[in-house]
Amino acid sequence: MKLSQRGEYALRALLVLGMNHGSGVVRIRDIAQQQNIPRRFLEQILNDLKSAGFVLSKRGVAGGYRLQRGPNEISLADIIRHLEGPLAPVGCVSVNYYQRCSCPDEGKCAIRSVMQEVRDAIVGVLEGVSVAHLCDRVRDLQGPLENPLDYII
Amino acid sequence: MKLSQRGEYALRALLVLGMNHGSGVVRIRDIAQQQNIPRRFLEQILNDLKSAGFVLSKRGVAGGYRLQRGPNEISLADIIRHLEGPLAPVGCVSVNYYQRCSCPDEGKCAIRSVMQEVRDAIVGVLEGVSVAHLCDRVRDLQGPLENPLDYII
DNA sequence: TAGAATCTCGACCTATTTAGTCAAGTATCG
DNA sequence: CGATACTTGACTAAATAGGTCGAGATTCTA
Repeated sequence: MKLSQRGEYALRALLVLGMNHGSGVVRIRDIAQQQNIPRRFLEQILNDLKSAGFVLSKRGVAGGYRLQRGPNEISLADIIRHLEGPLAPVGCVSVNYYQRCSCPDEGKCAIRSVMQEVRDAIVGVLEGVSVAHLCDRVRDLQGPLENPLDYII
Repeated sequence: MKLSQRGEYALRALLVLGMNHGSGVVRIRDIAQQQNIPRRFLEQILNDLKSAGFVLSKRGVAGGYRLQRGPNEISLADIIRHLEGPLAPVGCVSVNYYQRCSCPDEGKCAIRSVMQEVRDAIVGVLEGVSVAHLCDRVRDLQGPLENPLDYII
């Protein structure tokens, strides 16, 4: 699992939305400025997150984005799977994006058995962390601040 | 960490060499045929593994490749790091290929702290498995065979 | 010692992915 | 109405992936 720039931006944006959950929508522009993400690129990313059902948008003057589900219902595994595809290092051990490989017998493939362990290790971490957990970590690391937009993400 | 085709070929080739360790060299052609790897591509890969110090070669009629060090001295982490670069999902948590990211304070970055855990999980598995371990797994999975080249890898 | 077998080295190629940019359109608020 | 924001789809440049190829250098063996 390698996190692309796009993926990192998406996580940061979702984390901002998580920190602001319950207080209306946040504008693309604000996220982009605060997180130093190219605005046009972020538009594209948020749009993608919207069609995937992670966020909702509101158009017009007081428009912006917010999380569609509660922050505790969105795991990093879900997000990254949507953005980057398989979490597994090879397709033949991926549960959600399985792809047969060329070896004659998967059950007897030693490399596969190791990659299986790697996959389980990765998934074990990422399934266990939700956006809400991330928000908790932010507050733990930085202490409670007045304005949610002031948090460094 | 995503394993490319090239990386998978390299692992398979090294595993073949591991299974044949102690009994001279193995020709590129044999590995390529047996593992169904494009020969020219495998040449390139083995050459790379040679300059990285994983294998030795012998030229001429009875030429071929063998492992440079003992199979128990080569960890998958070493191999994959050489082939694919960082094991970590993002540069800012990589020990061997560290790269600063754009966030203002790494110590307070929640995403980074999760990615750190992911990295540790991946490295934990891959540091613990050597080529010798892989060979053991092959034998465990397939039972002992006469000819090392008959093992399915 | 010629010739066949084998590795060696670097250049080359094509398709896909990554990281963006941009213009024109649509909805919403005051 | 008009300003503000999201929406949609097309477009682009650079890097990476997955190979291929030709010509050269070694080594064995007859």
